[in-house]
Amino acid sequence: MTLDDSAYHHGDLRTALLAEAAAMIDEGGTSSVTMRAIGRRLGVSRSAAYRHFADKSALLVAVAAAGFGRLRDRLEAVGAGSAGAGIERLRRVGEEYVRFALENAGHYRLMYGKEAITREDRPELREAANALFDELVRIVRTHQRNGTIKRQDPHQQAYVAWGAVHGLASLLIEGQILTAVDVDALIRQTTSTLLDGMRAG
Amino acid sequence: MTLDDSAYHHGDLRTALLAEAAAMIDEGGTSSVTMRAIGRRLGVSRSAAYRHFADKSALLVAVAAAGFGRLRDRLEAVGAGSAGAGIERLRRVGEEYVRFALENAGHYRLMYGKEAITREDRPELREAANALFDELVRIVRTHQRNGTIKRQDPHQQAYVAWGAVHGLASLLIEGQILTAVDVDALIRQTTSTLLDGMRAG
DNA sequence: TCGAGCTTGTTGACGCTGTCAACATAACCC
DNA sequence: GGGTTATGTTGACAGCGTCAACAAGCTCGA
Repeated sequence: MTLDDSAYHHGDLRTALLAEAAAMIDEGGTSSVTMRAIGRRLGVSRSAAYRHFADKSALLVAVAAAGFGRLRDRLEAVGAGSAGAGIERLRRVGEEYVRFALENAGHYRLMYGKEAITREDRPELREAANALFDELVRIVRTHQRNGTIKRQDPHQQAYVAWGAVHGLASLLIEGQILTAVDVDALIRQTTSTLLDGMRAG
Repeated sequence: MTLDDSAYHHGDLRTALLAEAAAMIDEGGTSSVTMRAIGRRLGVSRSAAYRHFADKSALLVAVAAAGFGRLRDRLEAVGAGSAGAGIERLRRVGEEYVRFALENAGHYRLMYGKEAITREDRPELREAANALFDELVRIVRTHQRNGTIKRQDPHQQAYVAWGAVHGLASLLIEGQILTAVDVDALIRQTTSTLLDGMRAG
């Protein structure tokens, strides 16, 4: 048999490592991911991963970058398309952002936390985050054009909006918001306040 | 000599541990704090800290809780006082929040990151965070009364505002915002958008 | 005064971690 | 088919958090 997509010693260990690491992050947080545990779960030795990633940080960076990609895709699905743009669509983008974070809490934490990841510049992660931001800017521009929001520097406006939804998501994930609070209502009020502010003169 | 404030074997090792851990966090981030390194720097053995803190997480929790306390004090200093309340004062509270985060990046990360801290409930940390939130609610209430912002559920309004400044601070600290961006202008636009949204009907 | 008892700090040890060098094996290509 | 490269394994090392056993310092009652 000639090297199909599940060939070689293990059969695309690189992909398996990424998937397993992602699964472990969602199960027990980033701190539960160890090179040895991931090897155990995949039935390979503790250092097999080093043939595919320079170190543990590189593996986590790849997982985080994939997370940025998935988030970008989801926001694009909601926010793209020229027709039907308007305040409600913009709101749905914000809500989708927060929802993604809540559904993928461990992942989201990893994406934004420099703690588990070496501080050296990891271009792969930087690019994935930039691609997400570019999408936000694109959405902002679209809604500036059709008069939904004020015309300001689109980058600044995108940063403000990003900060608002990221902050809410972060507070929710880290358990800073009392459990008695109605989360859906809070998300809604956040997007309302933000959008009101982006429309007002 | 009878036990003055620098007596006993080492002389208030507990306080020294807190100070040293805080210093190390600001120098090299939370990951640079190890029980052994902290002992080395203080000239005590690696496990001396265990007489004062149940484990490493408890030590970090104490440092984080102190951080919440300092942040609360700074916001109170800016936002309190019955006289002179108004939109500009409210804006200054928001700016002070972000400034604190930027000046104490390592600390701030620790305060909000569950990663370095065990997931069990640490009441000390919970209470310190609650005290900060209570202060935010108090400030919101004050400015509702004098008509600066809309009258809504003060808790929800405080959460929205908290999320906005926390999100911006977090993006800045984690390096998600391009270095070319004018940070002061971005902070200003965030508070402007937020406050416009909190006034609009 | 002095010694019992509590508080504080030290040392040895354990199992865990990330990582590297040396080795082994499988697949590919000429 | 043999050499080369890609991939996986094993042994080893230093560093980590933490605990049990031990040592020393301080306080306070008799």
